Amino acid sequence: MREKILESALRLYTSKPPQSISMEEIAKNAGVSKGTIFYYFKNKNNLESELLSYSIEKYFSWIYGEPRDCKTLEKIVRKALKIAKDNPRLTMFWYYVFEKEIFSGNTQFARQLYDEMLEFLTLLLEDMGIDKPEQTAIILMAMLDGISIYSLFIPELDVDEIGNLILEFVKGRCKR
Amino acid sequence: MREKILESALRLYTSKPPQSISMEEIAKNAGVSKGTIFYYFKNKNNLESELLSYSIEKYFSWIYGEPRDCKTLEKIVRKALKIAKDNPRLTMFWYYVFEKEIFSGNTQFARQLYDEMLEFLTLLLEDMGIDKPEQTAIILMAMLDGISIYSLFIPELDVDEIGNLILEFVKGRCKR
Amino acid sequence: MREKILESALRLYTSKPPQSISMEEIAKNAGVSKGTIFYYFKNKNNLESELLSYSIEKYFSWIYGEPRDCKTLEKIVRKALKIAKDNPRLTMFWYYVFEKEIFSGNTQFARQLYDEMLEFLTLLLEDMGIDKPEQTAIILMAMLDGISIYSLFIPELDVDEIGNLILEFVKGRCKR
Amino acid sequence: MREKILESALRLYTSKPPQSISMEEIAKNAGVSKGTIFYYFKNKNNLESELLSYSIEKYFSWIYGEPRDCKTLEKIVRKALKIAKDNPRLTMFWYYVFEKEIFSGNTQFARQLYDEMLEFLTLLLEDMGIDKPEQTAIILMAMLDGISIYSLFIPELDVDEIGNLILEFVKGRCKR
DNA sequence: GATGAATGAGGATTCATTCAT
DNA sequence: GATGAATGAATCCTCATTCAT
Repeated sequence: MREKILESALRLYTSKPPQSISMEEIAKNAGVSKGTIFYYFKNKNNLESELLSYSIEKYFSWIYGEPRDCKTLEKIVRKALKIAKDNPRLTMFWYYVFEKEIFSGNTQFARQLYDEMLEFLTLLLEDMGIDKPEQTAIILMAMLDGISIYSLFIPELDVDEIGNLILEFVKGRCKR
Repeated sequence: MREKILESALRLYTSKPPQSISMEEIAKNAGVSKGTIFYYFKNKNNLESELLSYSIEKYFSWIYGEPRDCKTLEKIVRKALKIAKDNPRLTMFWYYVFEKEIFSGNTQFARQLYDEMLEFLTLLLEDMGIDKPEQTAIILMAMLDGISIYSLFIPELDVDEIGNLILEFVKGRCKR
Repeated sequence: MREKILESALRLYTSKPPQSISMEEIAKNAGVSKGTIFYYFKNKNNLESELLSYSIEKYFSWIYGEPRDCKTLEKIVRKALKIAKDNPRLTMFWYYVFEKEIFSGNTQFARQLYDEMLEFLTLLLEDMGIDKPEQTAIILMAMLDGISIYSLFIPELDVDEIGNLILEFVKGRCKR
Repeated sequence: MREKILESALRLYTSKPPQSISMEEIAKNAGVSKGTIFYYFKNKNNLESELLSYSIEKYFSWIYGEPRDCKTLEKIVRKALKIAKDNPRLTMFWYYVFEKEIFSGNTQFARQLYDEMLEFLTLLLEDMGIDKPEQTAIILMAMLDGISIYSLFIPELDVDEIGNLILEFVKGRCKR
């Protein structure tokens, strides 16, 4: 049931502005009563946080099973940009929850997701022989996040070309 | 009076989560009545948008007067990171308004600010002899925006070091 | 609960000027919370419309069960005038809602009530052998509505006498 | 200036729902400031009442100069129905002000207009040899007012035909 | 006479959340 | 486990009116 609610909520949150979604609507959409939502999720904030984890997992968990090589790096960059391009509403939802959490002082949440990804990328870049792997990883992630945001309001953004430059940047930091 | 309201609202918005600020509070803070706020600003959304423009102007308008050279580039990067680091609430406010506008379908707003900055940076990079100046400018901006967001939840982020890497990246794209 | 709200709202609306009644007051009067009112009625307009139907039903639904003869006609005329005389606040409420709906372009509402009554009266007058029954019915209704309004500001209006003349008018249109 | 305001307000009030008109709009429409409106009219209510008198005068004052005969009666009936038909917004405005005044307990206003017209019609009907001239006049006025209201939501109403019946009714009350 | 900036009371509406069933 | 009726705090916004200039 929990999963059913999450799945239907995800569909809802990737179809319209998150601020405009009420518990009423989530319940109706999931085909259950409002009470049931509150039975499974402490409150709206909790539901949205759980939904963020759920959706991040859904779209990015594959990464952690990949080998730590150049191919994977490329895959990550391409995929991240593709998701942003193809699924703006999803990107919006992610930023919506992040913002809410961070602005209200709860940084742990974002922190954890950031740390996980940073650790993986740092190791990957290290294995690739990149100089200052952690700093490079941070910048890489920042670039991807920044571009994801831009793609929300610049429809003509050529993410393939941008992807190339980003990869060039990383590879250019290879120690000889 | 308009300015007085904006100035006091800016103080308010850089002191607490934007979602928690009511028109009531803005009025009280400015020492005027609610009606006065609505006399100068059509509605809350309008006030917040105007406040965004006002604050962006305040912090970034100096850029457009600078010469288009390497020094300016460095100044921009340093300053942008410094603002984010020193003034997280301001950064939050900016993202709050952007998000609101973009998510509700009004992309023109973000678009205009983006275009202005992009144009300036592209010319600057061009003058510096950078390859693919526009694409590079986009990535540069994305990096700065991404890092600004990260600094909101990673207090130990060393923005000076990151600034160095970013500058290296740009300069590394110099055509020989 | 819906009924309870309507019943208490009707009492309120027949006790003071409709323009002066707030949702707050309606809720307090019904002994429920404001939220409950909005749970059962989409908005204030909807509540007032429903209340109009509810009260019209309450006072006039008996008509449609009556035989279509001269006696009924007399009963209708007498009753309509008596309601206006005895219950000016109710009459006011009716005109208040009608006006609101019509002025805002929603004529369907008034139209339906008008059509129902017109159909019944037309058939009744037809059965009574009245010439031009539909037109006569329209005029009859107009007279009753007009007099109802007058009784709001002419307390000394002798509605019995007026009723006599109205009935004379109708009967005078009998085909020989 | 007073006249200028009234004239422009009348244009406004006959172009949109009266409830939707603010002092701001009236002022803008008249090309003066809000303060000026309040200089010439004590408050909004006063402005609307004065506007009612002004417009009634404009459309009906001719009556009192007419001879008291059958021709005039016909002219009055035809004209009253024609105004309602051609100028629904004006009719709406009249009922809007009447309603406001009466509902808030101020019946004198409506009363005076009613009395003036009643006196004239009573004398006219008397001169025509009509039985119970005052009662007949009241009913005649009620009919015209009722039909005026109906014409607001029944566009296909044939006011000419109705006018004929109304005149028949009055003339039928001639003492032989 | 004329202005328009400033007021602030007042009202509708939303919606997360609770809880008896 | 599941429901949905009931709550009430929170908030935006409107607009007639005032008054210093």
